[in-house]
Amino acid sequence: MSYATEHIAESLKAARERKGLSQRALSAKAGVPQSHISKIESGAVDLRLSSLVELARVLDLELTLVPRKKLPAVRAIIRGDDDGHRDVQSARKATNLLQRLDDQIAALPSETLSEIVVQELQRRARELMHFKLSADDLVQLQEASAAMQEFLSDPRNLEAVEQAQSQLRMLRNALAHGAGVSAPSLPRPAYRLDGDDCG
Amino acid sequence: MSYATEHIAESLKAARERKGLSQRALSAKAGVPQSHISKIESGAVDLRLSSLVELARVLDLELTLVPRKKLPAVRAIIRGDDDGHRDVQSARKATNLLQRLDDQIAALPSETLSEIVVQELQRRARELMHFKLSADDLVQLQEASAAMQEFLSDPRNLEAVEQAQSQLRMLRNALAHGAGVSAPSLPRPAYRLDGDDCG
DNA sequence: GTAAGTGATATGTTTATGCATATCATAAAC
DNA sequence: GTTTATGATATGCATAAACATATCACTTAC
Repeated sequence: MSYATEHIAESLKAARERKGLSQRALSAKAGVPQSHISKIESGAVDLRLSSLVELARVLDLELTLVPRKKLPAVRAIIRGDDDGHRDVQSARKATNLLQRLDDQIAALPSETLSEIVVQELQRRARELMHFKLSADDLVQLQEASAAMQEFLSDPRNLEAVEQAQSQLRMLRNALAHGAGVSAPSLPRPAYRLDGDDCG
Repeated sequence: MSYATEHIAESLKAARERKGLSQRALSAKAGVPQSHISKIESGAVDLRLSSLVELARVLDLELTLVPRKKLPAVRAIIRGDDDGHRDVQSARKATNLLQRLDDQIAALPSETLSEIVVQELQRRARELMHFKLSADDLVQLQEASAAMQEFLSDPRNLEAVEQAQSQLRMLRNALAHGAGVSAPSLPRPAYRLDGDDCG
């Protein structure tokens, strides 16, 4: 069984336990036999899509096909670090920093820099807005912003732009490949499943 | 076959065609027989997880279990309205507006409003940061912000807060259930699949 | 014509599924 | 301690359905 499939199986089991359901209880709700749930969770079977969807539905999960490119952003959302009420301080700082960075990029002189470079910078800065940034990540951002400011005050200093550019790229890749750049910072369950509010 | 499963099947077919692959070409890459792909796309079979994952992998898609609560935000990301280079103007405005709204909420007098209400407002405002907002949506936001300001200048005016509150809620629900609040504004494919840049 | 490309259709084999039952743990009763 | 009861997860087995191999029908180009 491949990695991806057993990962799904594990997620199902984790979600079931998080909801405090026994295999039998889940079985009753989803219409899938308990015996089958057992085999699924132990990775003994390559379950069919309908079974998966049914189980997911009962567990308040939705099966979604996510473009690989968007995966980091989606993971950040799922991780659920954006509900406020936790580390609001640094979240605010991150928003401000990224906004400032975006402004700086917009103010870049078009004579000295190619359109491509500017667009890439802009894209990266905006991409980062989707992530929950740790305190360590904020330092990176501050440095990038400082480098950018340096270039703005002296447009001959192309090295500064390159520095900012590489800083943003590194930050993105670190976040994309899991956790923060220096601090692991994952002291919480993967999902939080509580009531919806669509009404 | 349930709605969810055929939706997946449709997504696979769409992704394949978007990549310009024939069933046979996809078959070669994924190791899944062409005949099987045909049946899958026509909804004739309830395919197994391993097949689905293999096909998705080749198509640069990742199968993900998304908590129902996070679905709107994830959909907004997937829809891909956040790559800059398009309607940058209003994106900037939205960011500013939401930031201002967040500030206003933070400044709310704790004597007159319950902690619950404040938290709810905060949560909604931040949630909206995940969406791409149309020009029409921006008007809604401006009104909400204006109402909030009214209350701040006269804390007896509880009605204003309620107005802002309902405005945010409506906006969220409209976005969550697809498209903008007044303008349909979906003149683009569901996904855009081009090269990744992790290196 | 045929040759190369597309997606759909048969046939046999493998395997998930569903039912019944077995095992395992924990606790209560004797 | 042994037994009995209860709630959990695991295991055999029959069968229906996914999957693999080969073939078919249809279009387009040469």
